[in-house]
Amino acid sequence: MKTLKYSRQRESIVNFLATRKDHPTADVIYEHIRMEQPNISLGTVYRNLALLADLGAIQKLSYGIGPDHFDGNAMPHYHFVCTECGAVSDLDIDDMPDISTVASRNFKGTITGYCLHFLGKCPHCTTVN
Amino acid sequence: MKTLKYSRQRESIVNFLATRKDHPTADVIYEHIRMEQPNISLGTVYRNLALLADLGAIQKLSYGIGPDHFDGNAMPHYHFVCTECGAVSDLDIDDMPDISTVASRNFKGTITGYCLHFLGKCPHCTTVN
DNA sequence: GCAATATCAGTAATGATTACTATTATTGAG
DNA sequence: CTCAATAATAGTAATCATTACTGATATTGC
Repeated sequence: MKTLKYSRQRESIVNFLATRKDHPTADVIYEHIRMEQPNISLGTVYRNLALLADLGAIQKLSYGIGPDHFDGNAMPHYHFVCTECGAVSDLDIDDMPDISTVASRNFKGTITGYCLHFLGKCPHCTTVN
Repeated sequence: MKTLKYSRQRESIVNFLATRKDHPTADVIYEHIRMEQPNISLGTVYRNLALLADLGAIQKLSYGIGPDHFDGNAMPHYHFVCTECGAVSDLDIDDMPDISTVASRNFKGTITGYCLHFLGKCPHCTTVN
C-alpha cells in the first residue's frame, strides 16, 4: 500500500490553485511556482496534478482544444470556455436539471456522471466586439 | 475564394463514417481506408477530418482521454463514453432540457452552445461485471 | 489540351504529456 | 537522533496525437 509523503512542491501546487479562479494550465502553474522554487520540474507539476486529480482533491478540465486546465475547487460545478480568448471561468447555475437521470431513461448501461462545459463569448469579449 | 475540389480520399472518409455508429478515431479511419487505398496518408485523413468538421459535415468529439473521435452524423445529439472499454456511442434523449438557457440566466457573456457527454459503463460492460 | 490550384503522399516538426533514472527528502521505528 | 525504507524529485528522453511543409499529382473550368 502506497502512503502519501509530504512534498513542498505538491503543497505549492495545491496552494497556488486555491488562490486562482481562472483554472490555469500545467504550464502556467509551473511558471508561477518556479518563481519560488526555481528548480521545480514540469514533470513534477504534471505528476502531482494527476495524483491530486486521482485523489479527488482537484479537477482536471479537458476541452479538446489546447492543453488541460486545472481547478482547485473539487466540488461539482460548471465552466464556461470563451471561444474568442480561451479563458475558462466558473459558471454559477442554481437550477440545473438532473440531466444524468434524463439521460438514463432510455439507456441500458449505467450512467455515473457527465462532462459539460459551455461555449461562447466571455463578458469581456462580448463588450469589446 | 477557395473552392472545394473533389477527392477520392475525402469521399472515402465521408462514406466510411456514414457506415459507422461507433465514432472511430482518425487512426481507425486511416487503417480502414488503407485497405482500399493503400497509399493514403494519415495526414490526409486528419486534414480532411478537420476540413469536414469545419464545414459542419461531420462532428469532432474530444474527450480529453485518448485521441479524438469523429461522428458522421452532423445533427446535434448526445454521446456516451464507457469508462471501462472506451467505447463511444450515441445516446437518445428525447426530452433534454434547454440547458443553454438555464446557464445564460446568471451569466453576463454570450452562450452559443455547450459540449456534453455522459460517462459510465456501456450495456456490455454493465452486464459482464 | 492547358493553365490554375486544390489536394496529395511522405516526412518532419510541434505540443502536451508521460516514462525513466539516478538522486534527494520524508517518515516511522528503534 | 540515526537509520533504513521508500515516496518524491530534477532532469531528460520518449511517446502520442496532431499539424506543417514540400514537391508531385489530380481536378476543374475554359
